[in-house]
Amino acid sequence: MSSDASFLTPVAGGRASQQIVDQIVELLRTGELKAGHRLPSERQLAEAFGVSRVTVRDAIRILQARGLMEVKVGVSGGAFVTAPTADVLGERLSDVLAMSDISPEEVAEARLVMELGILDLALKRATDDDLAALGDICEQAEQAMVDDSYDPQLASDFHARLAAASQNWAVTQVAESFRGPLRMAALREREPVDDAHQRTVEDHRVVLEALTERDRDAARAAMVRHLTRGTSLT
Amino acid sequence: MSSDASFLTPVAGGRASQQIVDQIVELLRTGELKAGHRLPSERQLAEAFGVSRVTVRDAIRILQARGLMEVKVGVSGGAFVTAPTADVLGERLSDVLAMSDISPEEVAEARLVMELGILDLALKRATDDDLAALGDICEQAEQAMVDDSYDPQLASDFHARLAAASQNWAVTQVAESFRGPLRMAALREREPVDDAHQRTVEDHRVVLEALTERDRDAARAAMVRHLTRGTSLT
DNA sequence: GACTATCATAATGTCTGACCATTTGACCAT
DNA sequence: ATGGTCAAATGGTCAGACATTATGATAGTC
Repeated sequence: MSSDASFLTPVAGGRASQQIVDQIVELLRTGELKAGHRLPSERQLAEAFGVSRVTVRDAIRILQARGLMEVKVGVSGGAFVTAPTADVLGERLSDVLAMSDISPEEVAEARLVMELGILDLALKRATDDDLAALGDICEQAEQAMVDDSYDPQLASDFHARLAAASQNWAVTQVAESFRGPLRMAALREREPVDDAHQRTVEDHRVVLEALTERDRDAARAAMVRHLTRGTSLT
Repeated sequence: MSSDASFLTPVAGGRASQQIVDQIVELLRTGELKAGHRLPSERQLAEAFGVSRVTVRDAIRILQARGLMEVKVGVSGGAFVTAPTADVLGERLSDVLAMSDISPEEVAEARLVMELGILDLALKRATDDDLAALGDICEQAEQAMVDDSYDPQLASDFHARLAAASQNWAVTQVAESFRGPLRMAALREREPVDDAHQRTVEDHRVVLEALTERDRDAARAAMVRHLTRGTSLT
């Protein structure tokens, strides 16, 4: 680090809290700690690691920020292992996008890239179950439209289910992580679209039909049309 | 906070440290705090917020984990604002992938999706400068091969420059964030490829040529061939 | 007996004040 | 000039205490 003393102590002493984080992450990676497990109390950990409670708390804070832990207070509380979800990815993505003067159009386009990729995979792999589930969602949405009880969540569900049809969880998680930042970006150009929901429902149905017939060009075209509504995406 | 402050913030927030995080993030979002700025010292912040130093430290720890702050010790040290980069995204992505039994194939495929999307955008938008820069990188790599001084970094550079040619920073950042997790996934199936570098260099050249001629099909085919080397990606 | 209110308990959350470690720059001696 | 020493500012850590919260047991009441 300083000169060339790489022969000894590559440095065993960064921050103590960071070392604790590394140790715990290692336990998570090897599977010795799994989601749902509960860590010992802060005081016990402090004694076990030979540090003070503050140091342990620092470490737990970091793990919490990484989405690897969840802390509950009260008796039978403590630090619980949680499997990191796409949510934290979305939050970090939001940070990067929000602090970087990236335009909403760029974000929308990035999402379009992912959705088209998902569509390609889904065209190859969607099972009958996938198609049936997507059909259910479309039907629910259509029914809700006539009931005037439409919930935008249904639109999210459609895309989430479509991502699942790609049979690739990595892709699904990444796509999922776009939802938060996009919602936020959408809030900034609040277009008072009247029948946006109606068109969304129709678009989804068109995409699904093209997907069912394995018509790649039609499906892609429909998805592009669908996702370029409302934003000035050329 | 404790004595008379029941008229304000009835029970407003959960943790005090989280409220501080929120306040600072708000300053970052509005641009009142920008990269490079330095926060007051922990002691000053503690006094300003009316909390203890430990609480301030908790907050800074969280901001640090989110990639929004960088902490240096010593006089003229402190918490410095940093623009979050794709690096933290990649780290969180690594977490999600590592703790979730996602196969390397899935990650590779997810990356393929991004790269193909980038390619599509680059086909539409790559400028002469972009093509020239990519040409430079290819040439450097080719030269390095005969010198036997090839640096794998050149491969990363190629893809990074290609992403930049998409003229979309959001896409670029996301693609960038895949590099770390992928390198890690690649380590696990260490194939002792002899001429892998040689083929990489050749592949890049083919992609670039197809891109230059705006030959979408050829470019995509070359990219698929290039990225499906070594992994059992059907 | 069933339901409600209260209290004990155990855990995290926070505070206080101190000391340690590291870095920077100024000051001083050679 | 060069090098060493030292003081100041800052984050890192420590120790002990009190505050807050949620759970469960217990006592009291209908």
